[in-house]
Amino acid sequence: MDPTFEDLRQELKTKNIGLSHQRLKVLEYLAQNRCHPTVDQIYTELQKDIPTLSKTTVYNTLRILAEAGLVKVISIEDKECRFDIDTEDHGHFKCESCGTIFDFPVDIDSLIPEELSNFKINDKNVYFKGLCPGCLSNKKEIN
Amino acid sequence: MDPTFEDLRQELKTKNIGLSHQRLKVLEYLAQNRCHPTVDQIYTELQKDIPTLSKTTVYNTLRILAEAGLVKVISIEDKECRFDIDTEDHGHFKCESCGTIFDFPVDIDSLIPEELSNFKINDKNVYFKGLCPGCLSNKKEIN
DNA sequence: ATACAGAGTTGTAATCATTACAACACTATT
DNA sequence: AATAGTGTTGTAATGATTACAACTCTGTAT
Repeated sequence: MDPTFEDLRQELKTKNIGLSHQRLKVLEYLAQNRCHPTVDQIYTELQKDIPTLSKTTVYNTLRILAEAGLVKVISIEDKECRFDIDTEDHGHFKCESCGTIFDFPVDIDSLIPEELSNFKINDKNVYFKGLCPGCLSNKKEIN
Repeated sequence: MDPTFEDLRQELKTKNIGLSHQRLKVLEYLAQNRCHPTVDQIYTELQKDIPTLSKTTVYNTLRILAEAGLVKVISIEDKECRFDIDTEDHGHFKCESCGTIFDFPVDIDSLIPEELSNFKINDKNVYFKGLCPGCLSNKKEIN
């Protein structure tokens, strides 16, 4: 179900986005690290392969990929954005203790109320925050 | 249904939050301007009444109110936060053309999937983006 | 080959919301 | 009147993001 790296490569071509080395690497990283990384994580990791990589390039690439609909921007964090290569509708849960972001299934379309029938909806996000099971059990041990 | 300014004043007392002039003014502004204002909007408007007002005070007050659960932080914007005195569950739709944020009803609890039964959910947000009816009809006229 | 154009990359500087922090003001109590 | 505690203020720092101009790379036409 998840798109392979080759699928993504093809989709870049279809959308007339140049297949530069840097862009492919960003895409590859997102395809292989589905942990909703930040720009800084992507940059730091890819720098090991591409020592001359600029953070601006990472920003540029992510903007292009987001505009093309190949990645989804997650702004559940207050400060920095995160990026998700899974563009299917699903919810995100952020643990306020460990910071991990969990995916969960959501039938978002069933949510859309009558009131929005005259609106054009381009982007749908469901963000929850709280404590994940791991952090919950840690807390119990302490108390 | 919506809490009056007096209700809010009472709730501050209950939660042992000092009833300073500045805090009451921020609360009053939020109660009367349910347009999801930014910090800057609140600050600029209240400055007319309180010329010595500091933006830090607005930030401090909003943080205290948010921690007390009296206001909800909306981070649908990429850059600046917005604040909502309506803490009941509801969705937010942001028009990408005019920037207006619309409220809409959502039965968020019906969304919670089995997968999250072991999570403690403290905060639930549903954010949509797209075009509002007004901006849609404007576009049609142009084309 | 060489020159050229267009696309992509890089690094630095600016932007801007938010936070940190220290000094000041205000209130109530003794 | 002194003091303690709470709240406010202004300035400086922080940090993610963007703007921008110079540079590189690739392919094409001369």
